[in-house]
Amino acid sequence: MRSDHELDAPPWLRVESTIMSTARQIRCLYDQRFACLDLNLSQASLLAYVGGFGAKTQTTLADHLGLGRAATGTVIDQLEARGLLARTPDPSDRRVWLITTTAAGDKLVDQISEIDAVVREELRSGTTKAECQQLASVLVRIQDNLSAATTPTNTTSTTTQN
Amino acid sequence: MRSDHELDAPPWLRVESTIMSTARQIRCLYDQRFACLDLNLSQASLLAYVGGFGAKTQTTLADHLGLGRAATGTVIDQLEARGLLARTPDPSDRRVWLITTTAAGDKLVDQISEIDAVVREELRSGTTKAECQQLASVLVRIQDNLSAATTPTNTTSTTTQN
DNA sequence: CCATTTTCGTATGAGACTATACAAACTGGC
DNA sequence: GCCAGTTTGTATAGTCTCATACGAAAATGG
Repeated sequence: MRSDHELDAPPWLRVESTIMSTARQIRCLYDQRFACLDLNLSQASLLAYVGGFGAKTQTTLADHLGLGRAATGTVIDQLEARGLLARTPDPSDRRVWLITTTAAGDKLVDQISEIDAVVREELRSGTTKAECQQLASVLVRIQDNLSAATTPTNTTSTTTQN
Repeated sequence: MRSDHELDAPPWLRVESTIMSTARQIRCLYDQRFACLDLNLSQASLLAYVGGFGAKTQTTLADHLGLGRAATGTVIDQLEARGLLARTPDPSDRRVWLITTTAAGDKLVDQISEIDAVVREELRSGTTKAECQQLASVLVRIQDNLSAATTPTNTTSTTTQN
């Protein structure tokens, strides 16, 4: 099926294109599963992150989610408009909003966690825990190479490029 | 700094988000390296594919590149406008264009291959061949799970046929 | 205390891709 | 030949994200 063409694909982007098409499919699957909550993956991730880690500034959230500050702002806008998140002014820094979940948001966080657990379970069927860990470790090494190879386009934040 | 935050990230999308952020970085790096040819990754992939496999229809290309037909068409538009590809009418089907590389396109294909070889070399530094193969094999297994888990919203054409 | 620099959040424009709808063309049955 | 059904490429609108630029506020350094 779809996953075949990466293998019969040209030498060019073989393993790399496998990673990328896998990522696309993962995003697609999560979007599909979160659709019943009327959320996409970015929204769900952000909501879950805030639910789990509490009040954070938008810039902090952007860094941890691998999103730009602007994109993070619009995601928060959407979730705030639906009453799932709230912006509270930071008493110590008047530029900053502290993002927290509302009661309605907390309920969704639970559902997100459930869905995520199910999806992860499905994806790992047929792979051992050791394989998963090894996968992650090799990926991280590749990421290090990527960071070293990527000219620092600049993302002006401490966590370098995303 | 760098890509640590996927590991200290919440349980939610741990390995999965590592895959996705890796994919994002890969795309970013390739885009950067192909920028000197004034190509992005999609354009380079398509050009290289046509250069290696010769005349193909747009739908065939779309399937093999994991792009929609519409997006494929616009990429071809761009490359055609720069004289790197040519559209030739298919004598046996008047709806269809056969896509071929021009002389100028062939030159670029060589450069793309070189760049790709360099990038792949860089990414794999520090990883053994066995690790790469295992990485790919686990990813493919995950992709199979993904295909099974994704409700067949429809993913471009009859997926099974090559 | 004041000037400069940095950081935060937002607005805007752009790019890449998807989904959908469409006309033209092919296919097959009658 | 004629008519439904399918396929090809294109046009359109919409989504998601980034890069850039900006004002406001804070930090820094005299």
